[in-house]
Amino acid sequence: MPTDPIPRPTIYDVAQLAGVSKSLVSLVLRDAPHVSDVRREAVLAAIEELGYRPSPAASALASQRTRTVGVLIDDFHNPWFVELLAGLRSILDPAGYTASVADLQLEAASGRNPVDGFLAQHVDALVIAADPAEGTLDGVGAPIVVAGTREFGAAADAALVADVVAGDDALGARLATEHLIRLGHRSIGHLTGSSGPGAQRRRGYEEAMQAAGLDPLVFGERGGTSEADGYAAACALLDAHPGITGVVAANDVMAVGALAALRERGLTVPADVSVVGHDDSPLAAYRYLALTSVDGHSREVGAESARTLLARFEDPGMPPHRKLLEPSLVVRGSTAPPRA
Amino acid sequence: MPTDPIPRPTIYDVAQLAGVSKSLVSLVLRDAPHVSDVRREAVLAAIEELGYRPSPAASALASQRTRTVGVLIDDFHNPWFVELLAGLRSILDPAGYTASVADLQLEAASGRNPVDGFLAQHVDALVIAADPAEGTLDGVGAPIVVAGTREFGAAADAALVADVVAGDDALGARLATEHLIRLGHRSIGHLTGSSGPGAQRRRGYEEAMQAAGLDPLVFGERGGTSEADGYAAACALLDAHPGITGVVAANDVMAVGALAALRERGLTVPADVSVVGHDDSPLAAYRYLALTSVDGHSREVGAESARTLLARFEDPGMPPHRKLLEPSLVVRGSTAPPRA
DNA sequence: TTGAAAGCGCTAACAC
DNA sequence: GTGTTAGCGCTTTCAA
Repeated sequence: MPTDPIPRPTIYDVAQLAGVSKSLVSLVLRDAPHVSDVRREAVLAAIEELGYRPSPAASALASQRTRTVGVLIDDFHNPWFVELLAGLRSILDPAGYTASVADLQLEAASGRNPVDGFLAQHVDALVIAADPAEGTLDGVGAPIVVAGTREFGAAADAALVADVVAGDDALGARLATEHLIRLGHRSIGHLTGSSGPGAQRRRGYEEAMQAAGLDPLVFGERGGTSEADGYAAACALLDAHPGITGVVAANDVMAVGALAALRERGLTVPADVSVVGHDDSPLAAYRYLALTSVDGHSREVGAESARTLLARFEDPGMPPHRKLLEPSLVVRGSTAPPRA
Repeated sequence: MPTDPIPRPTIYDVAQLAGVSKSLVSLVLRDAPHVSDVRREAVLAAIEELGYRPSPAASALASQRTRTVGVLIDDFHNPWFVELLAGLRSILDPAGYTASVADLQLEAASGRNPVDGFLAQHVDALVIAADPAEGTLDGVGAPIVVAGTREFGAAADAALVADVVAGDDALGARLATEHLIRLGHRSIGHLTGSSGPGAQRRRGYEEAMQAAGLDPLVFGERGGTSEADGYAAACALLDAHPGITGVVAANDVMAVGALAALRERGLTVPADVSVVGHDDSPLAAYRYLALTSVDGHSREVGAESARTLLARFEDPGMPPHRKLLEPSLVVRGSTAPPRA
């Protein structure tokens, strides 16, 4: 027969030991301003002595808020989210908020709507770092911040009231493309995929090419953004334009897919062809790959998203906040001037 | 001035609309056995009509359990956890449990003990898929299942009562090593790192080598298990034993680090040297890397962990459950017979 | 600055 | 089978 667990001390036990009322303990916990130092000390000591932990359930029930924010990630396989999350938490934690993280792919696989899941959890706000299905964000009663460049159905987009914090993906792709142009490349292809950031990155690439008087060559428009998609798009690009000397990929994994396509054709990186990725993921930093990549500063995107949320909690009527962070290019070994 | 949100319907509203009592609604929600179909239908209809969502906070408070299990992951950068999580959720979701996921690295960075965090959340159980700091698991009042091979302080280990579900890491490394031996390799090095699985994998490698009458060559014992660590260990190995023709790495990222070290020395994979990874991560499947790797079936580890937990909820007195799943080898392009 | 008291929405005996 | 009745542990007016 299993021993019954010792019941956890409640706020009531703390109050009794400290010789004060429940309400006073509650005030100390939320470190309210008007509490005398003597009483505060006494309460803190009692909490310590009892090993008291407040019950989030009771607190949520009484206060009607969970102090939890739902974070919707696109795909746990793409480690882009790790920095985003670190940034979010660096602000949320000290403010007493908890991040509840879900992965869109995983949720979709289990056949449920992740936003609904968060709503069922009664989160106080949502951070969306994924392209959600059309309409899923309508009528959410909680503040929403969209982190990263995202694509919504046109209708939803108009109706959606949300704050937006993102890296400037178009600018990032422009930086990547201009880097190749500056190195002397003229024949540069782009590997894209259908996603919110993908569309912006493609635009940046196209702008840079046009500004330099070069023809944009875009492949993979109908595909996804995985390594396999990058490989497929690169194959199509190379078959159509074998003379290419530069490739700008919509992200790092696609760039790795391109690497395989190039090697299969006997082309060397960067001697024959230069390759640029996007996201500056850990992948790009691996010595074996050494990808030049665009850093979108996702940690700062996360932190700024959290700050925006806290500001909106303070003032729900605040006008929509939109912020684009400036990306930077990280040059590694996958780019070089074209062969003379 | 912001509009006040419409108050969410409560169980009471549902009861009223359905013309039954609160308790009956509660019974329907937990689909209890003895409810007449008529009433059940009425309640379900009312729930639907009102768009009612039960309040987890109220439910947790009243029932004294959160129906949440805390999942401690080692490092979000290592996508090993994605499959583990998918497996866990495939069982937990239908049973009405929620997984709350934390990353040991991230928590450590914010200076807090993740297990404490889970305890503060009042989770009903813990799944540990990381090497927790010594002593952190002592005196946890909730069921624990350790997923994967883990290392605990010796003292804690003795006291710790937990169920264990893991891939057989030693066997996996043995499979990898035997694969190289069978291909004809005689001079095979191992790249290890300090971690729970690392120690087991090293053991498997050593056993296979000894069984074949070969000398084990282990490097990286004092290091970590990242790409950089794999690179460093491989450099040490190659400097000490330039004639090596096979490398067994403790995981896939370390194998990628080794790839860089080999290339720097002008060695080709697999023509000059064969490389085997471990975990069969997405990395291993990238065409550009095409790593032969050991699949530890982490999805099944997750599912079995969840099943174990549910069983223990049913019967807390159940004897400790220990299960090792048999790994399998996935052969790709990074291994081949040694040059004649 | 502190205490008393009324719930928050739900579960779980227990009675009918 | 179904309803009644206490709370679960905390927050939050409102008085004192």
